[in-house]
Amino acid sequence: MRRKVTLKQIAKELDVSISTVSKSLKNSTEISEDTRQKVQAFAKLYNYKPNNIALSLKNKKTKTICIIIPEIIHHFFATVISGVEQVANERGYNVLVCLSDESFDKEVINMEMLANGSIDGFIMSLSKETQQKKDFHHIVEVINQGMPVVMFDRITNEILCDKVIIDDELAALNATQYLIDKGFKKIALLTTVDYVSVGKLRTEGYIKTLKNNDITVDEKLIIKIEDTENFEHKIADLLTQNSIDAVFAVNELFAVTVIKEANRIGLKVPDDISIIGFTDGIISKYSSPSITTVSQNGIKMGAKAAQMLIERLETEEEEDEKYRTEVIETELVERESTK
Amino acid sequence: MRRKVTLKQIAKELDVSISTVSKSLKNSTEISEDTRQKVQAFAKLYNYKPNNIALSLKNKKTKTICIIIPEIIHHFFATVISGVEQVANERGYNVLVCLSDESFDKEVINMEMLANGSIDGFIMSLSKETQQKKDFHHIVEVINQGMPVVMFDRITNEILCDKVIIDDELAALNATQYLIDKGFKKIALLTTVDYVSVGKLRTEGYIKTLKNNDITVDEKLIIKIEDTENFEHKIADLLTQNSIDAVFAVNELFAVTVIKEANRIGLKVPDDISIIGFTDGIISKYSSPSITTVSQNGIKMGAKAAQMLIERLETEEEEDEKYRTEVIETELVERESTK
DNA sequence: CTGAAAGCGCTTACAG
DNA sequence: CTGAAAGCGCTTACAG
Repeated sequence: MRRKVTLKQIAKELDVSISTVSKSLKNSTEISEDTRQKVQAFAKLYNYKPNNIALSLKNKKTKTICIIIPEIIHHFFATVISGVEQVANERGYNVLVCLSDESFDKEVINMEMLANGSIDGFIMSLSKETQQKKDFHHIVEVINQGMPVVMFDRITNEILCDKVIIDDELAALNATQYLIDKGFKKIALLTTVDYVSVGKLRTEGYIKTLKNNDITVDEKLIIKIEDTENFEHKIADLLTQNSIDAVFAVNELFAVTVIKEANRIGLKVPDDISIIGFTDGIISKYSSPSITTVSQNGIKMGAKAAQMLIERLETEEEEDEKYRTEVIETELVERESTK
Repeated sequence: MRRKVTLKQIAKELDVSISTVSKSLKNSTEISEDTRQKVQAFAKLYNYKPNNIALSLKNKKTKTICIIIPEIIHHFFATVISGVEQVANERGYNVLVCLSDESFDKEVINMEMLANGSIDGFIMSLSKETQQKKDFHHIVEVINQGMPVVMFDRITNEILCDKVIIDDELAALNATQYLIDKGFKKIALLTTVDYVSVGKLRTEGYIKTLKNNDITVDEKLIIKIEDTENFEHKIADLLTQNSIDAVFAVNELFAVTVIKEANRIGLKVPDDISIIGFTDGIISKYSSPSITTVSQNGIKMGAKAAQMLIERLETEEEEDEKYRTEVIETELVERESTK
């Protein structure tokens, strides 16, 4: 077992100073060709690599960014990580992944722990609990310390920082309009409880569209789901007690569950009922029938967020630079669950 | 914007030495009650938190572990990350996630970059390309430097280190036997190319089981798939040209594709054909029909791997301690795709 | 051309 | 009880 070699050891071995070794390895012209060669050869032989931690301490930057997400099991978030990784690696950054598990406390602990020099900046999507409490002090604090934060997807307007979102309302509007254009009148909505920012916006898009088309909004057709609960029966009730034409679901889990429940009670998708989901994940793609859905390009969102963060890290800190909110385009991916 | 406060600043402000501040904050009895109080109050007021990087440099440990996986989009790997996070966080470690994208070069770069002090140890699953090349020098090197590595799932016997696996052959054997016990005779296998270690083992389990039951192995019923290719037509051919009773697929993507292709050519699952998959992911769960599958508990694998790594990091480095290979139990989850 | 010194932010053995 | 010094591994302005 050969431990890592340091400048000090090389210096000792070669009987020169640490400074000389350091400069030689950087190929500084300050040092004689001869010495440089000697040092470099030796360093190569011993496979010298500078200690990153020492560099971080010296440079006051770690070349590491952290992404905090509520859940990794949600395919969308996994997708975002992938996008972040891509551009981070390209630009020489490492990515630390933290899961808040939808918990406010875990989110706070993670941020406080890492804000002490471990990383250069955050990319984050709020946990549900944080959205519910509306307590963002931990984020404000980090930003006040001069550490940049980029929020994506589940954001809040109460924090000033860079953001990457989709236009949730517009996307919902387009999806709903699509169903209306197909001639459907009784369109149900499966959505989250209102404190989830993106769920609320999608709900608003749905309602607006009905109104735009002079369709009365029927509260019985709007089901708000806490996704910790068992919601199968709610969907079954919805399907049996109303003669619904179509369902718009704000995530793919809800959408696929509609298919399952419809199958169970003998309704055929899309013959008897059409379904549109949200998030173009693997469930939507591989379900039978596959699900028409609003694509929410996680890779693109992650890549954009990383790019914004790194740019902020690498430009001179001119405070005058305004925060930006980037809106990523969505599109409706037509598949088998609508007709 | 309030920058982070350091010991030095507190010392200056309070007109004491840095040592005194440091000791006071650690509540050392070496320091007078009075001074301690004063320093602690001041530190609290200014929200002092020690700089992690400085601590890392001093302690020669970063309290960060890195997990290198081939892909995050595979639900199984996302699941493993989740397991690693859980135990790592419990024990005060952060988790750096690196994606090799199935590329040998990316795997090497990631490891070399991080082995220089940035992290304390690795948890990894080999990229396909690495398995194909059988070049493990980067891993050997890291281990020789005294940095512990725990491999999981896609491992190699050429490296001596701690490992977490499932018994792929046994799991495949059980799945195949299950189909035979149902009375099926013509059982096809959808598997990966042989250089993928787990795929090969599962193939072996299948073949052994047929032989155990005196069923002739028909090479036409064994389809080896490079998963970069379009394999739908291969499956369609398999289904149309042979009157198959059942299919055993070594991952859930292959399994769900069988359902789709079967549907397309008018075969009903499970009435006309039964299917067993591998990896208990969301596709298997939400597919219609849902897929009977070999569960491969990613959370447990991740948790175990993290636990082994941290134990090795925290026990005195007695080299005599032997490397262990932990085998995680699998089970067959019966669902709708078999009958 | 080479090296001693200071510094990044911390800890701790040692001296007073 | 307090503080100066050395050290973790590096860089760089400065002196010689």
